Amino acid sequence: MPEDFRLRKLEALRAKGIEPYPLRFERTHTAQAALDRFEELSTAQETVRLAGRILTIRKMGKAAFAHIEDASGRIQLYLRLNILGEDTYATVVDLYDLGDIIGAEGVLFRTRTGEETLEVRRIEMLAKALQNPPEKYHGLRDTETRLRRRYLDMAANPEVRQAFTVRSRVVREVRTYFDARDFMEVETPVLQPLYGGAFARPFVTHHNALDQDFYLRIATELYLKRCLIGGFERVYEIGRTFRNEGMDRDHNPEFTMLEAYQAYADYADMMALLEQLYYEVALAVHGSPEVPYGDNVLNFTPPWQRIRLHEAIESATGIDIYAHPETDALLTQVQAQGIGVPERVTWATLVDELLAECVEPKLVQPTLLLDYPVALSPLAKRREDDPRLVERFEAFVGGLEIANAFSELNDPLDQRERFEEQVKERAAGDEEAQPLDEDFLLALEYGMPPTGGIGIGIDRMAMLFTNSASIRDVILFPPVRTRETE
RNA sequence: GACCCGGUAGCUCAGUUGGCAGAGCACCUGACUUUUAAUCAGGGUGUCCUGGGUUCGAGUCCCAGCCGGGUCACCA
Repeated sequence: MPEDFRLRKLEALRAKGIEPYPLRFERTHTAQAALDRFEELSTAQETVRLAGRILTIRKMGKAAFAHIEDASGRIQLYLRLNILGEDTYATVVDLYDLGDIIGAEGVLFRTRTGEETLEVRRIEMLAKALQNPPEKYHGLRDTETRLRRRYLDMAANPEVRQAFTVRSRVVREVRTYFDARDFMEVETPVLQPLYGGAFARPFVTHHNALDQDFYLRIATELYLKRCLIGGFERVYEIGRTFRNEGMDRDHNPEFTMLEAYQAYADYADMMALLEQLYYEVALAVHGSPEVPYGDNVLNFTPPWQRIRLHEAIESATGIDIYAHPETDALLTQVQAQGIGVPERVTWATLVDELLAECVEPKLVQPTLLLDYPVALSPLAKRREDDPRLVERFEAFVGGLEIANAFSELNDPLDQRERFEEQVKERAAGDEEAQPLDEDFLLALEYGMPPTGGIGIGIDRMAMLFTNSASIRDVILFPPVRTRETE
């Protein structure tokens, strides 16, 4: 419900013949531009037109001060009865409120206390606010309101706007980086007849005209690979991806992922690509490869630490996973260490458990974990020296998984076998196993060049460069449960 | 999904042993022509998250639920 006193003032404005929501107002400067050019503008007594939201107002009888804010910053206004005239001055003092959007014209001067200020000659209402803004000193703290009315969170908390500004610059730098390396940005379907490219449960929707269910993509992988089969050699996509899973500090059901594929490259090339990307983005948005994150300072200077997966597990737990190739033997080892056992026990899930429980939390500085078991990686190519392993790495920093890359499997017959393994896993109760994609296998049979591919989490990248503890801090409008009152 | 914490005025928050619902900001009235969270004098604001229960009496205690956050689990 609108505030009564604001509705009364709205009507009072109209009664005076003032339109509270006029069509336009032309400003000459932003607040920051006016401050930057203060000396020249004030000396020349040049007329300056500014606009913004009223943040504070201090009324002192026949004069008043206010601060307004626009996207560039804040500036003070000085309002005097004998300059504005009785009627206009009374309108401002009586009918303008905190939160209203106004336009003001005047000249710049410096107050007795030294603050650059606009002495207002003309002023007009541009948009009357009917709701009170958050408290001017404490801002908006309530986490629920901050999420449900994120616009208020942005309006009241400048650091929130700052985080999204940084995120935007991160994304721009990422594009610049890939464009400079002759990668072509493409757009592949969000609605897919079959999902794949990751382990996750999908969202399902329905297309009425085709009378067919579609999945919201959980990855862009299989379509980007089709682009390579079609003859493009370097493609990337920055796109929203959807996974029907829980939400926590580093997971949101819809998130932004970059996937890039490069023909005639392998996972070692992807390592260099990732390291250099982070290094250049850090320099561009932060001015340094050293980036504070939580209690740590992360250093993105290449090369990053590289550890083979089984060595990382062995050094963390003493367990040599390849000395225990049987599930039961490995399970015994895991239980002997007092480590939690996953719901579905297979050799692969045990390895993943060791990784998640004992290795990943310790990875603060950027680290690449190399050479995963084939069972965990149905789309990656086997190593020549050990067919139990694939050429795959995942990158970790600050406790976050930030990238996943491999030498892409391009053997159509091996790929079919891997899919068939997945089908067995699914039948055994793994809801996240990937479905067999005949259309993709057909495409592979036409020949895909040897390829390196990588997926990079953009939201987590934004978290790192904004020193955000939660992914929600870098997603503008995270989902919240709908309430009737909202 | 489990556990913990929280939900009181538009906002930020108090509320004692169960005894009239509170403060600051915002708002209203008045004073004030260089203020800075302006100041000074005066004024009231409400589905105490919802629904039950105990009680002479519930913001407070009990039960159930809703919403949010955190931790854990899940996310091979």
